[in-house]
Amino acid sequence: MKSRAIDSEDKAVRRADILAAARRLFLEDSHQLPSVSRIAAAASLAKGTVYLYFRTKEEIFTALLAEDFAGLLNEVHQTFSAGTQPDLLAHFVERYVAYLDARPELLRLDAMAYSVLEQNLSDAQLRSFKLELTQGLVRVGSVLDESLGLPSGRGVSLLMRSYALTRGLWQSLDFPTKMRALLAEPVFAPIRPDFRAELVQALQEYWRGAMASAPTP
Amino acid sequence: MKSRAIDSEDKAVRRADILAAARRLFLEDSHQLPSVSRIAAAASLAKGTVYLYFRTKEEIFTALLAEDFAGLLNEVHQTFSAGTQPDLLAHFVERYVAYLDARPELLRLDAMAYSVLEQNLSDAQLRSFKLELTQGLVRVGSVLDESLGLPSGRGVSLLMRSYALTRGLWQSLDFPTKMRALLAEPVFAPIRPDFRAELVQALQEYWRGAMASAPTP
Amino acid sequence: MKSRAIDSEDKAVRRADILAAARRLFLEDSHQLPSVSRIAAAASLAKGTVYLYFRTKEEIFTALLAEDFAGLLNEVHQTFSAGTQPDLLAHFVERYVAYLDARPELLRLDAMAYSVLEQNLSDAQLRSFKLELTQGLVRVGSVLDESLGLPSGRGVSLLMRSYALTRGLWQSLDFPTKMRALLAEPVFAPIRPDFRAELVQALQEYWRGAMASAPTP
Amino acid sequence: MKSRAIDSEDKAVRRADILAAARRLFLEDSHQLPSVSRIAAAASLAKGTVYLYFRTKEEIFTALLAEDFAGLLNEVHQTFSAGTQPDLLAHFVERYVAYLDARPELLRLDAMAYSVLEQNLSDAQLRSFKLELTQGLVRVGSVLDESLGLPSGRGVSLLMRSYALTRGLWQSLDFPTKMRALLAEPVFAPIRPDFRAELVQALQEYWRGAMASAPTP
DNA sequence: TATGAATGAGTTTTCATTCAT
DNA sequence: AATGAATGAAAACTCATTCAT
Repeated sequence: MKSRAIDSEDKAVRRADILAAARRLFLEDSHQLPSVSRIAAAASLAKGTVYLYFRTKEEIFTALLAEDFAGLLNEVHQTFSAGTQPDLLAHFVERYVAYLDARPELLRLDAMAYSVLEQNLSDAQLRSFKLELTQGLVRVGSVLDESLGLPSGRGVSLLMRSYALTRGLWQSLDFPTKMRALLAEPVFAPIRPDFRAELVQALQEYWRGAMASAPTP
Repeated sequence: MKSRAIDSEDKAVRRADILAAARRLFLEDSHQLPSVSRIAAAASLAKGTVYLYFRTKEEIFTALLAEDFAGLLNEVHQTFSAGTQPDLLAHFVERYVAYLDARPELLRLDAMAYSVLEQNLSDAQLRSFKLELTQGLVRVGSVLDESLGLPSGRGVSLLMRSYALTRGLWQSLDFPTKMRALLAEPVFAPIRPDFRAELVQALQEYWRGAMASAPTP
Repeated sequence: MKSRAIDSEDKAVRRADILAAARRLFLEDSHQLPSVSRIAAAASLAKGTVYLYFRTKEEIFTALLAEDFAGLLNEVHQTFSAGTQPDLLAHFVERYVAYLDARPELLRLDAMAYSVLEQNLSDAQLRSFKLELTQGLVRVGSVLDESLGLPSGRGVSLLMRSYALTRGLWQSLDFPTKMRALLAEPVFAPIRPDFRAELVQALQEYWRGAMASAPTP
Repeated sequence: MKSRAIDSEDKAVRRADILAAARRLFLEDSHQLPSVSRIAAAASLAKGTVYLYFRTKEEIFTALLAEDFAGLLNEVHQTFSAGTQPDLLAHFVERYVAYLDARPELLRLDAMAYSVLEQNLSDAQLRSFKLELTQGLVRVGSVLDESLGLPSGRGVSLLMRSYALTRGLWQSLDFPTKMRALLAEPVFAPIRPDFRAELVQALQEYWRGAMASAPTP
């Protein structure tokens, strides 16, 4: 039995332990969310204890996703608030992609979100998750607006579209190990460019087009 | 007992019936693939009969997805082979979006593909699915190449990126009914623009940037 | 479609074809009775056709078993009716074991008989199978009685007990392939003597004891 | 909900409850292993609970068989270690047969072992089962060796052959209820002597022959 | 006779969640 | 707070058998 987490700091630590365990297990096999049982074991806790910190399994993974999204927004925020640079856009793409590389579970979790995460969350939890996301997005969006001299709200739009492109490409290009071998045949070459390179190019194309257009009303 | 499908035409009809039933049920609740039991009932067949036409549940949904993708590629193909038009791009976007509207299950199924479809398919089935997709993509890609005077292979790339943008936006903007009410609060306005309008704009931006750039090597 | 079996000879041939196919498949994997589907395919017939010759799957395997038993009894019959020999008993054991070797499916089918075969036979079928067996046994038993100068009925008893010993030893000593490797460890040596050698010795011991005893009333 | 089995003693009790329920149901219909569902109900437990104590259905029946075998070996052990008696052999047969009578499921389970039990056990489970059996056999075998002054290893052999005879006879002579009526006709008399009496005689004959023979090398 | 399409009963196992201790 | 024993819903798939053609 783990020592009791009495004060709220200890509790936060325990909560973080559980999240870390879940993240670790998910990275080991991203085909499915690990079972609560395994998460508990990986965190050296009993199953019941996990439920003291999270009401449902889905809450765990929503929390993970929220963390990762917050981090991603934070990267973007820092990029654009770091003062004007000559090649701000290139800089943005670079940090953005680097962050995604460092958090390989982000896009995988996100890919499961539709079919899994929203199944078993209370309205309150869902709202809270979406609220945090929206607020972060709006905050960083307005940083973009300022930094790039865009009309209000344009930054949010650019961010959402950039992320959409990212997620969409990732889902096209990230293959489970088992499929890698299968798609090694030359005939499949057209559908398996490298994700990272592809993302960089696609983002550049998108932003070029977006910045060229008259600001959307 | 349904009348027997003896010749191959009848069989094709029966197969299509099953697919139609599966499509219908999936549209009713897109959070999970309907059980084979329910599909059989919806098609007025016995469970075992479904397994005469599809080896696994996943094969059913892969077939559905393949159909939808083929149709989408076909739309694009027709758009670009219909002779030069002054506003070819706008025309493309219009038909493309119209097709997606007519096939609301396409993007939902696609969103489940990563976590579900690839779980229980044989290598051969997977390969066959991907092969059909790739070949269609390459075929239509080259139509684009010709029609727009692009370097070889560029069309495939444009298609993949356009679809990535589509899928990514959809996953951001299509909310399950239950969530609609929740996100009606003004505070969520920034993350819930209309999918269709958003897609049109994003595609326009992307294509403007893509066509402006020097052809990628 | 196979040509029609009209006269009763053709039918007998077809019936034998089915039995041969079943036997072949069972020998390939003796863990379970092959499905009717596979038997039909192996006999180049449609599933329904098999049911024109056998009412149930179990009837097929009962027929197989009946054939093998009849053959075994025939061997014994010939052994003991071949005139007195100095070492009649040794001769019997030799031919008996040789027959079992030549019909490896006999003891395997027999081992499944309790749990499988009797599940789904009509009373009439069951009776017919047992009757044929009993009559053969009584017939050969009386040959033994005569040949060895035993009291009436003793031959049947000796045969049943000999076969019991055979079947019991076989079930102890015939291991599925998968188990072979497992039991290769020296610690298991005591439970895996060679079946054939073991059978020969055990039969010799049994018969020595049986012939020594005062005839059982 | 049953009261919780917290300490290991309670758990052993619960495990035993499950085994008892399985045994009871199997005796009611020995043609097939009862489903886990029925076992759980018979033990007044939820299905899932059964799986806390046994990993697979087959493990349940293997445990039952192991128990019964261990008990049988124990009987034999006690018989032969109880000091020299004038009619040691008769005494052995009596206790041996009495034990089998008291455990009617033993031989029935054993008859299913070939076709069923080994289907779904891990190698480790299989090995463990066989190991326990072998060790028990060797242990009791050496008691026989000592008690009867036999060459080392001869006891194991006698035990295996005796059990083979037992199992083989039982499979010939134990008829499912349904078949009893069928075989009541006089014509079947030769194949339906009483199992118990037959076993006693056959064992006596076998042992007489075995003890008469020069010790097998 | 031969075919093979259609039927549908039947069962194991997992795992999120609860709650007695 | 922590534990982990107990719960029970849920679903894919096989295959013997039937019967329309």
